[in-house]
Order: sequence, then structure tokens, then C-alpha cells
Amino acid sequence: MQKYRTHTCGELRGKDVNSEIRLSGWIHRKRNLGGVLFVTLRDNYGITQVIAEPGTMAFKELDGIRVESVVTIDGIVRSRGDNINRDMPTGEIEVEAKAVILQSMADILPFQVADDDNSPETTRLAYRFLDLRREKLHHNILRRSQIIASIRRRMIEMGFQEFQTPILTSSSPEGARDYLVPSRLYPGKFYALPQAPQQFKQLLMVSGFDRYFQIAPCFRDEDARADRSPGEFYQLDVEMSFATQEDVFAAMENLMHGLFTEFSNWKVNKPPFPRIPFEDAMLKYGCDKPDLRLAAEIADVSDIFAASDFNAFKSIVENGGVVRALTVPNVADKSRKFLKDVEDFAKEAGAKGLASLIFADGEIRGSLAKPLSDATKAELKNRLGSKTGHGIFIIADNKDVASVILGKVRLHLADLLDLREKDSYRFCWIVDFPMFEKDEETGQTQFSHNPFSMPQGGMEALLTKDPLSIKAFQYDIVCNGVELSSGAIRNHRPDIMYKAFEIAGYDSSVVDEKFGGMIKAFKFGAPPHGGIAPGVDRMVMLLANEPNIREVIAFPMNQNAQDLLMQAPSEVTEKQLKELHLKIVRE
RNA sequence: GGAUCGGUAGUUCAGUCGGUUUAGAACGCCAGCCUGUCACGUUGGAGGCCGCGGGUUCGAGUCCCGUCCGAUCCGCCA
Repeated sequence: MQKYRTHTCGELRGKDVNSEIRLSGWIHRKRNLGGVLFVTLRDNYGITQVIAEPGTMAFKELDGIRVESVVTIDGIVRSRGDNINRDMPTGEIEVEAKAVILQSMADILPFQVADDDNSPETTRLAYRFLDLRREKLHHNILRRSQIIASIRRRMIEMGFQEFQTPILTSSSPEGARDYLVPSRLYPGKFYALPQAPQQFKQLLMVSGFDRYFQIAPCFRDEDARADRSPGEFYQLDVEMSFATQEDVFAAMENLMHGLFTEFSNWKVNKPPFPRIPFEDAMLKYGCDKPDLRLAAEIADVSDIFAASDFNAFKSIVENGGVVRALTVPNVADKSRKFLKDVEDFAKEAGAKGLASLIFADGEIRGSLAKPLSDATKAELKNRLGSKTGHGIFIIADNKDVASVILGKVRLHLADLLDLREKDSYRFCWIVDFPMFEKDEETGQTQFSHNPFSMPQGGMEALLTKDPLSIKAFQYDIVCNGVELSSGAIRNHRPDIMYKAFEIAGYDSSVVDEKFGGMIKAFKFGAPPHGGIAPGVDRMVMLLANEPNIREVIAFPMNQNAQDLLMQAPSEVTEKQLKELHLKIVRE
């Protein structure tokens, strides 16, 4: 007989009755009825009930072993007769224990594995191996593995090839803070961990590899969020030669639709996903990652107020401001306090106020009900398509803040009124990001996103147009209000690259110095190319419907970038420091 | 770096307006009883510097100040 097991704990069925078998696993629960002892044994594959008859050695031994200990049990498969448990896949049978070997005794647990008891995350992280035994987390991590396997299969089927790129590389001048690794051989010099394999994948395109992908680890020394792991995370890094923006979209739409359909029962919107220009997104949703499960859109109603006799808003429009409005259902029956709370929320978000117009049955309420004429109210109702039961929320302010605040109000109301479409993944593309923006403090024109993006209109646009009006071939893919990724058609032309950097205030020598490897490569025949890099952790989060990214990572760090299990970061020896030419300065 | 919320038994929580002798409950732990459980049931027991420091008060788990820790958000994340 095999040393540890003849079957897994999820395997035995009615057909196995009377077989002599051996199982190994963790003791999940114990139920001692005095005369008879039931033990459930768990492994990666499932749970099987074991029964120990009174007076046997097996009874005595199992009774003395704590839950979560690891045991090997020899026994005979028995039918459960009338006591079948329909909730368990193995519920038809149980194993009558004949011999028990204790492989590893468990201490008293810091939290229960068999129950989900909301233990504090600090404890769960310090005992991550126990937390990972628990059903939900164990399932999430297995699911992550299957999702990544499916991604690989789908990418390869589409003709992409997987590559590895260096982990020890050089510090990049833009973007996030780097993790640095001191060099032993070169005193005072450092490697950096890659924030993304951006330049390497572009170099692979210059090398003629055509279609690249990698499940790539990325390292950024920035503070954490619920959906952002500190330190490191994984991207599905993708790059394509001789590809237009639409080619990249088609490949990603095929992947995302297939993947999300495979791993979820929720609805997934069919390709092509909506393409929303950045400016439209900012106007209609007040942000560049709209949650499209929510139908409500923000509309500009400046013209209506400019023509009205409501002077408070009219004068704001006359002074260059805007009036933006949002109509939302299910608010007519809400209390005065509800409206006050929503207004307080808007004020907290930076609004000077939040006007409202509520279309209740037979009457119009809200702060604008009195001051506005019937004609203006009707026009607003018509413009926004409001129906009875709807409420219109209005902000008058300058162009940059009105929609942004209303966008926050939009999401807040969605939470309060439960307005999002259920069980649905709604993907969209945000396109036409501006190439440049003005730095508010210095007035300097700078890159608004990726400096490697190709400006729309190419060199001609850079030479002839107002830089702030130039769009880039830069895009984001968004799902349910979560930004999965940015991507771009790259700037593969050295002349256009130098010009773009010049507009952003950088001399050509800066380009040569900072991006030397890549610019050199572009001077020896570079294909037009572009790509994208969706966050793997965030895709798994969406598919597992988890609000916190740590629930889909086996060994995450806490918010303060510490690994509570492995005790990282940690001090190192004097010898190590000396070899690396480092001295610690205590402040 | 800033803001908000939180910190009471191993764990999850309750603890009223500052006032009841010994700060409670559930789960877990330890010891009994119990032969068909499915989160078994049942009896008993152990387990607490109420995060830490200071203050107000006749009296502080409760109020105030400071501090530490955690979560969430802002900054940051090309």
C-alpha cells in the first residue's frame, strides 16, 4: 500500500464501500459522542468523515489528537446507510478507522480553521499558513492558479509567446519610487527592481519577436490601498508589433470576455467594449474609470441655467463656470435627512453645495423647486430624461471640479440606493488621453501619462498644435469601476521621441541618458508597436468578488509593507552591509 | 506626511449617564458525562494590567490629553 494515501479526502464514493484504503490529511473537526467518535479529515481535495468505534485503538488515538494535526488513517470504506450527508461530495460514505498514525501534532490554534471567525488581519497574516487552509482563501488561491493557467493558454492560442525579463535592472527616472538593490561589485551603485518590464518588452519588439506576453512581477515602493498591494504585484504584460490600438483592443477583448465568462456566472458585456474618450468620461462620470453597472450619467446643463433667471447659477456660468447635473431613480421617497446627508457628502468632497430637484408623485421638491421657473424645471427634466421618482442633483462650479464631485456623488448614491446592475461585469475602454498637461505649480508642460506613448497625429501634431490639445494613443481598460490597466501604442520614432521630450522640458541628452538602451534600439529599425498590462491581482479580485487584494494573494504584505510571517523587512549583518559598501545612519 | 474609524479573555463581541461586591457572553482551551454526529449535545473549570503613559474625579473599561498599533481614505501609484 502507498505510504501516505490510496485516495484523497475528496475522492471516495458509494462505489468504494468495503475497500481498504489509506487517507492522509488535517483533522478538520472532531465530534465525540462518548461511545462513538466522528472525525472529519481534510486535504486540498475535500473532506471525508472518519468514524472510530468505541473501545478501539483508533478511537483512543484520535480522541487525543487536536484539530489541525496531520494524520494518516487506515480504514475501511463504509456506507452511511440512512445517515447520508447530501451537503458533502463524500457524504455517501465514511471511513471506519483501523489504524491511526500521527504525522504532526498541532498546537492550540490562534484562530479556528474550520470556522471563519473574522480574526484580526494581523493575526491572520502572522499565521498565513493557517489562514490559507481555510476554505475561502484556499479556494481563492486555487482559483488564481487556474485563472493564470487560462490566461497563458488563451495568450498562446492567440499567437503570443511568453518571455522572461530581468528582475535586477536599472532605476527608471519617471513613475513610482524604485526598490533599490545595492551593488557589491560597484560601490555606490544600485540595481532597481522593475516597476514593469516596459523597456524590455519594447526591446523584444525591436528584436523582432512580434507578440510578447509575461505574467510579470512588478515592484513599486508606494503606499498600499485596499486594491493595491504594497511593494509587488503581477501584471499580464502584453506587447504587439505592427499593431494599431484596435488590434490591441481586439486581443484583450477576446481574452477578457473569454476569461471572465470561464470563471464566473455573471454577465459579461460582449466585445467590442464601449470606447469612451477621456474627456467624455470626465464629463459623464466624473472620473476616468467609470462604473458602467450604473446607468446614470452626468450632463452639462450650463446653457439651461445661463438662459434662466436663477441668478446664483447664472452668474457662475457667466463667469466661466459650469452647471452639471445627475439624475438618479428611487429618491423621491427619501427623507429630508437623506438629501442632507448626500449634500454633506458632496461638501466633504469639495462642493460648495449640492442643489436638488426631486420629482415626487404630483409635486416637485428639493432645494431648486421654488427658485426655478416651471419652464426651467421641465427643460432640466427633459434634458436628463428624469421620470417620476427621480431626483436631479446639481453642482455649479468650475469645469474641473463640478463633474468630479458629481462623479463621487454618483458612486455614493449607487451605494446608498443599491443602483448597480447585479452579477455583471461591464468592461469599457477609456481612449484619447491627453499627451501633455500643465503642471499647476510650475506652469511647465509635462507628460500626463506615459512618455513613451505615440502622440496622435505624430510629428506633425507636435510641430503644429497646442501641446495641451494633443491626444495620445493611450488607453485604459476598466471593469466595474476598477482600472485594470493602462496601455499605449508606443512612440517608436526617435525624432518624435526627442520632440515630445523637448515639449515636456527635457533636452535630447536627457532622453539619451535615461532611456539610452531603448532610444539606441529605435535607431536600428523599430517596428510600430503597442501593448497593455492588466493587473493580474485585480482580475482575480474581480472574479473572486473580493474587495481586498490581500484575499487573492497567498503571502501578501500588510499595509505598512511588512511580511508578518517572514518578518520582512529585517536587519542584516554588519558583514553583509560592509560587502555592499553601506552604512546605516540612525536619525 | 495628513484625515477618519477602531484597540476589553486565544478569537468574535457586549459593557447604559462616570457609580452593584469578583468586567460578562459565545467560540476555542482543560476535565467529566453522552453510541449516529454533520458547527454534535451537556456539566464544570481555567483564562483579563480593558493597547501604553499621563490627567480630570471621592470614583475611569467608560471623560480629556499624549502615544503606539491596525484598517480605510487622501497624498503617492509614468
